[in-house]
Amino acid sequence: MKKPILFETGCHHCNVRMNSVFNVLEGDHLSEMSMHKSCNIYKKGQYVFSEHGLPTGLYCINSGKIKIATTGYDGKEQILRLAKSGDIIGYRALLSNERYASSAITLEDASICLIEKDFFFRSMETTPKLMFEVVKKMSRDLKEAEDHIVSLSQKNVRERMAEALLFLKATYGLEEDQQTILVNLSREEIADYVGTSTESCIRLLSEFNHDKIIELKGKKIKIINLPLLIQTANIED
Amino acid sequence: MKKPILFETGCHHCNVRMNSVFNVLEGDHLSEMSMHKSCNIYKKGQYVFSEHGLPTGLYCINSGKIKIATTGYDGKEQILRLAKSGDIIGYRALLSNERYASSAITLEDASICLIEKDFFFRSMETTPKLMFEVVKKMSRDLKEAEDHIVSLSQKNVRERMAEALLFLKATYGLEEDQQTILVNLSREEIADYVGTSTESCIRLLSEFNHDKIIELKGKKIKIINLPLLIQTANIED
DNA sequence: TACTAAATATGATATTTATCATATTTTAAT
DNA sequence: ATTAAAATATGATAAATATCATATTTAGTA
Repeated sequence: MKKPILFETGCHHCNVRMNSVFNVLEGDHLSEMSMHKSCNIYKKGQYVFSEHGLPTGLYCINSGKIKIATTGYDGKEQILRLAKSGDIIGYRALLSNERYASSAITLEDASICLIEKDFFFRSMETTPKLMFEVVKKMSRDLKEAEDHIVSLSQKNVRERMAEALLFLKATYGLEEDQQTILVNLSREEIADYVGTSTESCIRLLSEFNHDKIIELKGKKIKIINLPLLIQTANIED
Repeated sequence: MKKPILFETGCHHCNVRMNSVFNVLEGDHLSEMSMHKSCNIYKKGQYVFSEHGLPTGLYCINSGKIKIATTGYDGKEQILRLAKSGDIIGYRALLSNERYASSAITLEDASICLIEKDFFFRSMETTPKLMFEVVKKMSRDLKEAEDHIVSLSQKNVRERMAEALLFLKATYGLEEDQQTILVNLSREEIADYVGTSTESCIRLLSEFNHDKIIELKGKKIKIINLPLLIQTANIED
């Protein structure tokens, strides 16, 4: 059932580049970049980088889903962001010259490039467009974080849980055949994103199931009443 | 009792520049900048920019305290950030070429410069150092937002309230004579930052008062047992 | 396949927090 | 200075959520 992992050799031929901040790079610059990056394969559950570690470069996801999480109080994990193919990760610590404040852990087998720190900084300096791309990415992440703050402050757990399912669908999409949410997060991990207890998370999913909003097939979640889910999430506009 | 407002004319003589992202600019560039900025005086409670509006430039605070807030569900205000002298505000929407997602409202009389959009973008392109400064500022704000997410997800209201008082102290400092927290936020506004109801906010401050952690002098808050406040906030390291 | 550990599920209960009600104090305007 | 409005304070109660306990199911492994 495992998907084949593509080994990327040159940035010219990279099939995710145009979906990444590097879409603005051209010709020679790309050849040069190929010399300053390495590509690695990660097994499901592996750390790409760890909290408190020092960044050595910028990670760019070729394939695979990643969670960005930090250790909160009493060691409880907090999922801050989810990343996918084309996303750069670990850029915040790199840009502000700090240690990582969070860890990146693969949710499935993944292939991720590491672009050398020095080369990346030089590229940004010589190619303002690249820097603007990075800035735009950071802007989106900041906006998302602020939306999350409003949600955590003002919505109840039921609403946030519905919102989280919509977020997962928007981020990773649906499985082609089953139409289930295309990410293998445990109930605990969903709880760690929503900001609730594992039991409450399980209970609410069970309630959504009874209410015919979703259908639980094993650990897979299928959205069967999207309008009702949107209504449950209490989303406006 | 009002503080005198300084009218800044030239960026050369700006007394907050070295505390701002513009500390990296020099000579001619500064003279040019003086031609592309305007300085405005705002009364307490005035909007600097509003949610859904289009950015026309970058705001840089000369003096005065500002809250950055967004309208949440059922119109409830959410305070996302607090800004002070030297801080740039409204940069996120400007950089990502979007409408403002939040409003900036003065908490006291303020003096704020507006740097023309085009000039600012040109400056960032010609002076990568300036762009790096902006990136670093955004990094800090993103980090702060993520810390806030962890706090909202994992701490109870009592802990968050203690944390908020420490945050206010760290951000704006203490009144010289009274040693009270140097910002005039109403209980409702504190609640809008902490993510709780106004009543719970009032009740907790009252409890802290009884517990001799703080002292309430009218609407002023004096921290009288800092170690206990830190302990109440449940802060590590 | 059988077995063990982990994950999911659900009930009972305790705790936290919001909401409603109302009193008191402070602030601002006339 | 007086008055009205707003902000703060506090009690009572309801609602939301966490925690603890214990099944049941699922997944991984010998």
